[in-house]
Amino acid sequence: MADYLDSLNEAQRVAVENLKGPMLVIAGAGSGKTRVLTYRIVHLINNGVDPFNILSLTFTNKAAKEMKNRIAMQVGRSDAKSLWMGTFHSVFAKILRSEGHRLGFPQNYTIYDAQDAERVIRGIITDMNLDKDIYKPKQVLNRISSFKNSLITVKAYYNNQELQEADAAAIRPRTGEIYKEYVDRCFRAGAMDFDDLLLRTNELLNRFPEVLALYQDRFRYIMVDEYQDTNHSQYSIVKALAAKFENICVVGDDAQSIYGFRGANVKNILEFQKDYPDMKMFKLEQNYRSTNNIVQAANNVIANNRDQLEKDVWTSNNDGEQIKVVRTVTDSEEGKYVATTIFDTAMEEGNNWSDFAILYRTNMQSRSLEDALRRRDMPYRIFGGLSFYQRKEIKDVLSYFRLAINHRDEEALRRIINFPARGIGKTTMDRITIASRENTMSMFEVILRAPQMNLGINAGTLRKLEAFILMIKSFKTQIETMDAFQIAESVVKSTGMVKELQKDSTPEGVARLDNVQELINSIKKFTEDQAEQADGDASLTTFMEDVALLTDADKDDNDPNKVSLMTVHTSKGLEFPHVFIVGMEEELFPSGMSINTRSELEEERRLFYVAVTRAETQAYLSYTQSRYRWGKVTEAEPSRFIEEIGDEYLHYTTPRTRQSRALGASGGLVGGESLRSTKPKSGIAPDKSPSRPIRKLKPVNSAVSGNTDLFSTQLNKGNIVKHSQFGLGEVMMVEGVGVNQKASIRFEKGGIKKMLLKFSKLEVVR
DNA sequence: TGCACCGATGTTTTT
DNA sequence: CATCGGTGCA
Repeated sequence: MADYLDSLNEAQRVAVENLKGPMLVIAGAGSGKTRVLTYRIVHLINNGVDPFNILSLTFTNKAAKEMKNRIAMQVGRSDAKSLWMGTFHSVFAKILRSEGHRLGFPQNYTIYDAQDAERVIRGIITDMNLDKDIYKPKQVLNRISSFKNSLITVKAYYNNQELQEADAAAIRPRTGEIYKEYVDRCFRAGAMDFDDLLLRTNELLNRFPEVLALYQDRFRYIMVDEYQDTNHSQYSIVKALAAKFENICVVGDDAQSIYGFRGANVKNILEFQKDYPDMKMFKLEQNYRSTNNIVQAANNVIANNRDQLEKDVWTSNNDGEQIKVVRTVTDSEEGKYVATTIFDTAMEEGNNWSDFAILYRTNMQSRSLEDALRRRDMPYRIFGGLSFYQRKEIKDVLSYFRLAINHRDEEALRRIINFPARGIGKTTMDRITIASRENTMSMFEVILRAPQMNLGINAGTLRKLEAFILMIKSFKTQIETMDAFQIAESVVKSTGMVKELQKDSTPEGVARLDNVQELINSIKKFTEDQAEQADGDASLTTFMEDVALLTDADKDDNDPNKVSLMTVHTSKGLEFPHVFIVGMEEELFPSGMSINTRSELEEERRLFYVAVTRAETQAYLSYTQSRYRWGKVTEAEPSRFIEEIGDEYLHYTTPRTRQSRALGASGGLVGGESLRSTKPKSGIAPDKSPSRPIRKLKPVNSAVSGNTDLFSTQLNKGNIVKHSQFGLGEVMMVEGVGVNQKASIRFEKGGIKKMLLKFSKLEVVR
């Protein structure tokens, strides 16, 4: 029956079987944490716990979805359905939908994203006549965010002399006023920002004991993943909810705490025992993910940190290869190196593109990598970055939806009231804004009553305003009767947005229109998906809620076979056979902003630890001597983290250069005379032939190669071939021509692989 | 009121 | 370099 228990190691099994009471699971990287979480829930259910009483907080919605599916396979779909699983933000956003009215928020409140929030702040600073160079909107917002994450309300702020003095010392004595006005404006707009979703939940649970009791009783078993990355606000919610039954299981790894900058507090995990003196601690220390070299290298790095729990991560996996370290001259060469290496490895070993990940510290670094991948026609996918939903045209469309759902949504209104242009300009908006402030009314309401209010708006403009109001109201009516897709189409057409975009025939303009089309398609897909589900809800409101709380890792792709590009932060929880960590330079990784204090530097180091431990079989580190930054070339030094790994786990190598460019500008590196020239491998490496010196020129695009004929038609369906690694295989299919010719081959070991014939080392047997 | 151009300004990391 | 906001002109 409980066969899943047999699939666990001792440490994992004990943790899974501990069903009651407070417990802390310290889970080293790659130690099967997700398995433990999943099976523990299964085990709870199998032991008679009603899934309805289980709350599981994960780091991404995708993780929740996957876990739910795995649980469903064990306990059945209907039981799995009543589990409550998701990120903190999405779970409590839902609760606030039904309970938020107690705090004065409409049921259809808007969730402001970072951009919206910043615009509100900017507006306040302007209205208060403050100097934007002193009160930088982003900084002010960060400050307010940190207040909220520490549960410091406006009132608490004014009761706290220290905070006020700190702001005064930073020449921003009016921070409190801005904070207050910001909270007021959000409230008037019926909007919450990300931090509010947690702060307001706290408020809800504190002020309304009956609500607290209700959810305490409902969530009798609580599990929190990535507990090391919870902030005080989240901690406080969990603590309140668990207070009655104390069946709380938190899982995490202090060595992987990487969100200190947004208020995460490692102390939550380090001091769990203080809150629950009779808690049980479980340690998962065996790593199943990575080679021994990778595990040891990571251990070496993290040993440089002072603040950490005692832990010994080990593995019984093979040593594997050393971590490859590569220096290039420029960032574009770094990109080229990475692309080339991925390409060659994929072709030689028959990997999927999705076996490769490229990790970087900052989003801007994706550029040179994208260029290099695109040039070789390699499929890739970027996680995060400027997300699709942040693009201007998409936000514009979404703003119409938002305003239709919640008329009070001020940021949405500001965005679209004059887009497409309908003759409502700055003067009018200023008048409306002032009236809204003076009468504590939403802007929408002011516009509604404008004819009676004597705002000095002329008759023509009044008519335009009225037309606008009518349009939004008609959308509202449609929302009640139509599904998301129908309204979306109707909105995009009747607002004239499509026409507006069609006017622009530049490539960017066309791309924008495509994006809108893609948005509509995704809404269509959403509608269809919901229709398939028995309890589906295809309303626009539901769609919008999903969109607002999407995490970077959430979006799925119809073609998953792509190289993954993402920041190290986004990579948390993921794993890949081959991982490239690029930009290993001082001031970049570790970030220049974080090298001044010990605690910040330690967070950078943990971040690097996370990066390295994503790799299953091979990790690569690369750095360049110069890099484009702000349109200027800057010199760079190798990251201190490389040294911290220790030479025994490293293999310094030089990029396989292709023929240097016509100008021969590639500095002194060609030929591989780097300062630390390639070191001999220490004897342990179990590798047969050290990295094959394949020097064949790779075609940059298919137009180049002159020896096309050499490679075509040598292989036919039905041929039996031999591969150095996979052994004998049968050719299933041949496609493409010339250098692009590929074959699908079913090998006796390794299954079916698709490989480019040009690069695969195949011997035709018959 | 609307549009076009110009200059300043900024890059950690994200729900 | 790329975006954004502000300014100045029609």
